[in-house]
Amino acid sequence: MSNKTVKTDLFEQFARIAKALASGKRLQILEFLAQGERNVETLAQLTGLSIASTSQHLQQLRQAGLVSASKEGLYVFYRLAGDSIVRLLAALHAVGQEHLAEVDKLVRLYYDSKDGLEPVPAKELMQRVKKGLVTVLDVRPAEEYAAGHIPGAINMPVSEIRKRLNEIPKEQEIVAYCRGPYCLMAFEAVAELRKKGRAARRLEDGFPEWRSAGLPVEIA
Amino acid sequence: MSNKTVKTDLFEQFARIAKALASGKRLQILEFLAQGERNVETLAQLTGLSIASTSQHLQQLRQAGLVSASKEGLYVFYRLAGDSIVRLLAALHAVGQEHLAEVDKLVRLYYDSKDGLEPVPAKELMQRVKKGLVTVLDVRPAEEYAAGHIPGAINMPVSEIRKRLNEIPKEQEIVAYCRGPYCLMAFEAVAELRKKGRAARRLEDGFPEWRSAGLPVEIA
DNA sequence: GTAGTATTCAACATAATTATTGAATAGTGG
DNA sequence: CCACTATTCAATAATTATGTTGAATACTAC
Repeated sequence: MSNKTVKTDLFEQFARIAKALASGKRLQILEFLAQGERNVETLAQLTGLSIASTSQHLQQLRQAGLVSASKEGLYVFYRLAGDSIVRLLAALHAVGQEHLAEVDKLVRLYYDSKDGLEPVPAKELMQRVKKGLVTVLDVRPAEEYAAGHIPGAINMPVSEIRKRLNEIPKEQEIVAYCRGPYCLMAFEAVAELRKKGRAARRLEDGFPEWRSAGLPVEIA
Repeated sequence: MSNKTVKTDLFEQFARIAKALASGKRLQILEFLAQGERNVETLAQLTGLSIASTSQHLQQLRQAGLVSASKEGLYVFYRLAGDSIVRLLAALHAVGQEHLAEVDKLVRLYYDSKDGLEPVPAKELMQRVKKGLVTVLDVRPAEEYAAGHIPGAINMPVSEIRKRLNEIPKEQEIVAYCRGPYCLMAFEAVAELRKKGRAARRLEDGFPEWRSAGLPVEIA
């Protein structure tokens, strides 16, 4: 096999991964899986696809190495195949935000309706946490929370906010965070909380940035 | 416009970017553009596509916000639209390396034929640079080199290696690096140098990792 | 075993992508 | 202004992706 052929093949392999990402529906599925593992039926409901379609999309994602599956009881549960996939999605969001005017417009339209949804800078959060002025919400999946989180943060994935709203003090501002500045889950959480009448904003960056800035981290 | 619609639209926008990446040929083009700006004809030659095809691929990349173009004299020069695109490509490579067995096989097959192409760890390079035992080659585009590089490194993009081979001392081992562990340009450089009979390896990580490890950096 | 259920498979129609060819455009250089 | 050239546009044919429906699997629970 010639060098040229091998190199072409290599790019085709990378393209295979990109092809798997090249569908709004599949990106939605990935975003939901980033919040925790899900079975086919649940994903079908969340995305509005038929079950068969959902299954087929999941096959594609699996062949591209992006998700893995395992059967537990009656259900097949799907999950992201690894952390590098979260990073890939974040990189995709970053490019979108930076280079597609439409993305910026849509994000604005959807998330920060009118008034101050400016994100909270890490320093500011730090100070207010010390004074006990805010409730910090970690909306990542439980495993990631367990591996390290902002001290005092409550772990509550977006899907659980509705049920567990009463666990959050009523009269304090809430600051939500997830994995990075382009992780949509924090946006979701803020939107959800605001819909319930709570004062909520999101942390400007995510947990990785918090950690790498040398700020305190709590484990387990 | 309902939230659901906006959110769907948002994912469609991200999918647009992924679609632009979802072709081996376009990834090749991006990889070449990562090495510096190029006109359409050059890219057509490098990829083996017809000029019209190349132009169309470039249109797609441009609509997705991944490349930008400007006319200089007779030629239209294309370049990557920003650093976030480099990071996106790196993330894609990382996922490939981690989750697709085929990628790993191909990389092995193409690059480290037979003997020790093990990468050089940063620490080891550091020591050997101090003793003047190695020639360090920075294969990134000139602009990135100017913004900071490993002390004493020679800047030489892959495309220039053939012409400028005489600038590299003959009897020393060469260590090439670029942007990160998944940046293919360092692999290319090593392959090229070895073809010319030089002893070459690549740095395990890339420059960003070198910098963030607190190792010395030279500017200009 | 049998009934029931979650998931996958297969076949189809529709729609989108790809590369090619040849023509059109726009801008340069004399 | 004219000839020339790099690039883009348009039309085509071949390939590939999408979503639907209904059937096939594989497993659970009784």
